[in-house]
Amino acid sequence: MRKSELSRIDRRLEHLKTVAREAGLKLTHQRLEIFRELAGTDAHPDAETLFRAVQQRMPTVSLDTVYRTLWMLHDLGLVTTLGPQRYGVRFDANLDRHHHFSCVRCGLVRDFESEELDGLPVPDSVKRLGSVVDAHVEVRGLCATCQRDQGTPKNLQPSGTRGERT
Amino acid sequence: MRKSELSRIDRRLEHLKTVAREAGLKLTHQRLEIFRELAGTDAHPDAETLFRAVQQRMPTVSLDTVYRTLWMLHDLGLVTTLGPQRYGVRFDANLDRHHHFSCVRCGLVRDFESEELDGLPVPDSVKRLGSVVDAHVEVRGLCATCQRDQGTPKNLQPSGTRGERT
DNA sequence: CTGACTGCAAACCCTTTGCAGACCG
DNA sequence: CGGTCTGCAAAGGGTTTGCAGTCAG
Repeated sequence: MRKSELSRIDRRLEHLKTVAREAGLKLTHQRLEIFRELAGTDAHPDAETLFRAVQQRMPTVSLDTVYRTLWMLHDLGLVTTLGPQRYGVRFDANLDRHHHFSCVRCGLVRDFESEELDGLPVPDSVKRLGSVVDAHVEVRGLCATCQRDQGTPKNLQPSGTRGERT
Repeated sequence: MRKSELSRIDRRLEHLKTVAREAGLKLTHQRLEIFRELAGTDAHPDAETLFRAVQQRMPTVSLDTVYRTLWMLHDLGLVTTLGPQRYGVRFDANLDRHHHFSCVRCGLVRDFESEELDGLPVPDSVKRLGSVVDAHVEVRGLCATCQRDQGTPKNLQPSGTRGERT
């Protein structure tokens, strides 16, 4: 791991400590280790992968704690998820070039077209990772319905609220 | 549903028939209904949502058939999935602006940065859907490792191959 | 010290699979 | 008609939850 990586992790850890303190949450060893592990990779692990990594240094952690910590970090805004989260794979029969809007609160997804966004320039650094099949834009935001519902406290919504169906 | 929608669905159905015939697959009522339903929406339903919709017109379908049909369509290249598929939610502690490369075969995901791709112009049509939190590029492709492994027939890989961990 | 947090184990839910009967081509 | 496909039911695997003991603040 390079030096710049290290400082990046430290910076994120500081951020965690600040935010956690403000929210009155305890910084247990488990939480710190889980966050340190996640902050140190760009492989976007799932819960189980992260669990196995943390387990190396902390053989007593449990998978449940990893789940709980991840969603806690998510509620604090320190962590995001990839794709329209939760509730399995979602399918798309639209083979035309298009882009996606998805609501971070309820999981709604809608297509949109934009000539301006077609044919995005893919950097050479990416081409070194592999061959490119397609490139599209993912816009995340709050859909109109969820904007209206924002009376609900934004942290610690009932957990069922994470990722409804469309 | 508008007229243009209808013809779009018909066009996709024709495509399905052609491809299925070439592959020697049978076009059962269930498969046609499932595909028709999926081709007629841009809500990107998951399997269960699709199941409930098809069930209205065809009360005897089973959820298993929906799953099997979706993956079949996927193998035929008639359907794509959203996000780095399968195996639950994946997490990201990188709050800096960045973009994603993800391998359609093994599910590997890597971050990349690109000033050129930051600050993408979000069309007004999207702003009407809701408020925008962020916009980034998703590049899909084959990672270097999977490119090497392409000796394996690309259709009907062992189903475990759909979406490994990183 | 005390309430928040963890580990354990059981519950839950979504997804896949084996099998016998149904149906497309 | 034959092989594929479907529906059923059960298994499988990931995620969540209730509870009693533990630990950070």
